[in-house]
Amino acid sequence: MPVTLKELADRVGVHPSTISRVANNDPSLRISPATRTRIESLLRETEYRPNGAARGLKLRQTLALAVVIPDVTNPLFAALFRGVEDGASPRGYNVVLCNTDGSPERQRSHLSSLSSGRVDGVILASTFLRDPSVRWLRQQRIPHVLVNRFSDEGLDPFVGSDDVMGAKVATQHLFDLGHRRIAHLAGQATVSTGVLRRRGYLAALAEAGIKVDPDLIVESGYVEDGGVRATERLLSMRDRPTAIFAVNDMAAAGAYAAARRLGLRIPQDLALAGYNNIPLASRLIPGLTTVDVPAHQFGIVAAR
Amino acid sequence: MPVTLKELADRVGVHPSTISRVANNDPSLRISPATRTRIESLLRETEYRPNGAARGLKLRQTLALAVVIPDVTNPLFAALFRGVEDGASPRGYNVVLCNTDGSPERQRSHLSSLSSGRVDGVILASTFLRDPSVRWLRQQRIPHVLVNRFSDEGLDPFVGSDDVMGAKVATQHLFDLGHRRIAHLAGQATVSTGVLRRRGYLAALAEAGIKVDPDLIVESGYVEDGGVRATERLLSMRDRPTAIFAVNDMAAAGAYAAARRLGLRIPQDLALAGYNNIPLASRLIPGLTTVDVPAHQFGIVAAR
DNA sequence: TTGATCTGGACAAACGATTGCCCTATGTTA
DNA sequence: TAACATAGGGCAATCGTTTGTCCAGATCAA
Repeated sequence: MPVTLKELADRVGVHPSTISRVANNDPSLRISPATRTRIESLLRETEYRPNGAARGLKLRQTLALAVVIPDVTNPLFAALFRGVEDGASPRGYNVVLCNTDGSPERQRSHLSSLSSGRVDGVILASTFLRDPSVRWLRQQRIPHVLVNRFSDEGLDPFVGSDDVMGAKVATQHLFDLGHRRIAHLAGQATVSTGVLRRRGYLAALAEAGIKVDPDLIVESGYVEDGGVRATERLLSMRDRPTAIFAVNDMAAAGAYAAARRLGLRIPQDLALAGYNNIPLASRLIPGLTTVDVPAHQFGIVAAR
Repeated sequence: MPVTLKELADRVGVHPSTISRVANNDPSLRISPATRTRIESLLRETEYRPNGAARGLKLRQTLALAVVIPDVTNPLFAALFRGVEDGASPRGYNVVLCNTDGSPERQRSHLSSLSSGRVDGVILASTFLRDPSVRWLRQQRIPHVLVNRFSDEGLDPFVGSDDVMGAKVATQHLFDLGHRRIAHLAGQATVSTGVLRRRGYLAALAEAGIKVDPDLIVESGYVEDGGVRATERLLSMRDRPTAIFAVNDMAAAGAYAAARRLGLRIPQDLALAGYNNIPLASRLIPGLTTVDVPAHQFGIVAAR
């Protein structure tokens, strides 16, 4: 059990408040050098740390942040978390991590368990376009930042990048490589990145004068399995695409695995473009083009 | 700002303690059904949540756990974290995540910021064989569980698997494929998994009657970059190995990237075996053999 | 009518740290 | 020597919950 102010005070023979002022370097404290030294050495010797709960109760701040994401298993979010931690740790903050698996209920339940002053703020990267949770955060006046994905009203602080532009550039790149039948593994229509990247894909096709084939747009979601299934569907078409732009690298990895199982060579037989530039994927998938998202920076920025 | 017991009490016209007892379903409370109903509906209406700091102060428990790992960016640890969260969340616990990047100082600093009752327990997966931090946890009487890696004295609760056996099986597998020059990308000698997996590798060689070539054992550490560099060294040898057993899948991924850059085909020209069975790696590296580590289960178990 | 018992809650003391205000003893100045 | 200042800390309220104890009024039995 950790040592308390009172115990230290008894040992030095002063009042607890005096110890507290010394520990916090209160400039309004006038104290004899002798006493100060005694207290300071005792503080060091006992490795005194103020009790977090008591401190939080009095000061109304917990020195904790929460990061809410779909899944740390996705390296994009892992990198994002690292960014937040790197921004928060030096300031003495701890970071609580919550995974929602894309489920609004899990998101809701995590947030409600975080309310009641368990954290000083929330960094949310799992939002949907229309998201009651975000409204709730606003109502509860819980400081929050949206990252990567944003939510409808656009009233909340947001850090992210230009998804339309990124998707457009990636698709154009495939076009420049000579591809004309370019498919899209799409994200859900309920998520901003899904909508915007699809929009970028369509914009690139339009600019290139390619007519959109609706069959070439298949919803894969953001996970490997979805990428595998969507790609299997695409590759079983009579007139299969020669290139695929995936909404993110996880889906692209799924596409890679599915294509290889069919004996296709990447990128000769099927070119792939992804999104996020996650390390493993870009190292392991030959010729994968990917749009870099500085998730780590997002995290640092979001933590302020 | 959240609602407090006192405010609710004023609105119902009872004492705060009564509200508290109703909220906590205190069986020792005798109360008229009418009052109880009024309080309950008010609790629901206001979405009352007891203040975490105050509750923690009084009850001496924070409903928070910490997970300390080298790096979430490594999918093994991401999976481990998910396991912990899945075990802890249903019990109302939040989970703080700390990355150490393999640095004892960062580990130390994280732990000390966690002391002072910020968490009820620590799950530690970044230990070294001789680790002062572990002793410190013991002295501070902070409940803790070691995961995946253990620490010297063996006095601490530990959940993990048989690293010697796993490494031996993986190496034997390469042998059974016909390989005789099998290299090892080794972990640090300061980490239990590094030592044990190397031991398993040596045991397999001994059993197969292969003389150990010290040059074939190169320390790569547990990250991609290390795997790349170590493999480059191995492949530049006059008598290069035909197979590599890597201490984990990240190093194996590095080996894969390095080998491909040199134009080698995997697994024809160079066979790879890894450890941990992380999803992206096993999907993306053709023919990668890997030892499955049920990190998710570890996490659930560690959270009790 | 007098205890005794029961109902339905009220009271207040923690938990540990923070902080505005107050107090006492010793100089200092006029 | 009286008035004042300064040095060096002490006091106590407060943050929001929890819980062991206490209490006033109503009911009941004798």
